[in-house]
Amino acid sequence: MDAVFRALADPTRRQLLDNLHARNGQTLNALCAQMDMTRQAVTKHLAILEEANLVTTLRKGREKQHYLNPVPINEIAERWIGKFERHRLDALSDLKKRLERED
Amino acid sequence: MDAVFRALADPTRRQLLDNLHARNGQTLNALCAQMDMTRQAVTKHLAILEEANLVTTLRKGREKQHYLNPVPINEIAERWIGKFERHRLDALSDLKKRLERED
DNA sequence: TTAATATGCAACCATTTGGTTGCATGTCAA
DNA sequence: TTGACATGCAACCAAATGGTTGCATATTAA
Repeated sequence: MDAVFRALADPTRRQLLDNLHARNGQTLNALCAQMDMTRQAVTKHLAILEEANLVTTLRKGREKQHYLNPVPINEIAERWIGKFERHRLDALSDLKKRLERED
Repeated sequence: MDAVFRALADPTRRQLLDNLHARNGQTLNALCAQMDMTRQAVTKHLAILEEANLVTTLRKGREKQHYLNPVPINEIAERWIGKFERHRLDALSDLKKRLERED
């Protein structure tokens, strides 16, 4: 899970996920065309996304297709974020009460 | 939003959020007691969490209380993660179809 | 008032990160 | 088969990151 959070931390990598979300299965070169940096830099970002299991690749001849894997993101949403979300209103009202008590 | 993602990327900072989730309003020293690093390091992490608006502080005499603010996490869950989650099954079945077509 | 406590600020350091350039390899098409 | 195209690998570099130590400041309590 750590790898997923770290992968999501970089705006370039989030943009790559956005690009794949817009059109799945894009080749490395296709993704590079939309990024203002060298192909090698994009390759590194994609490797990090792949390591975090956020992107799956499929070698097709001399091309490499990239597919978005939304499962880890979903897991984060459910396992980690959900736990804060659940108590959201409680925490807010608690904070409000504390602040008012202290004026 | 970038600040929130970057803040969440570090495991120490996620642990700090967990600690605050377990007991809200903890002082800096209380949080330090649970972290295996110097107070100054913890201070830096808390500053990053505060900058991302994930933690709100309240000066109380010579102490500083820290409160969890779950709103930004909730926004991420709704605005960014939701968009992938929504198409989760679609994307998976699409990937499956492509893979099968290519055997 | 003075000592202990709680926090703030700044310089410094090692490692990681995000990017580059240069070259190698593998595959398609003429 | 040969040239063009798509990707892989490695060395290198600047900047950001995560941590440290040392000292300063502010508040509480004896």
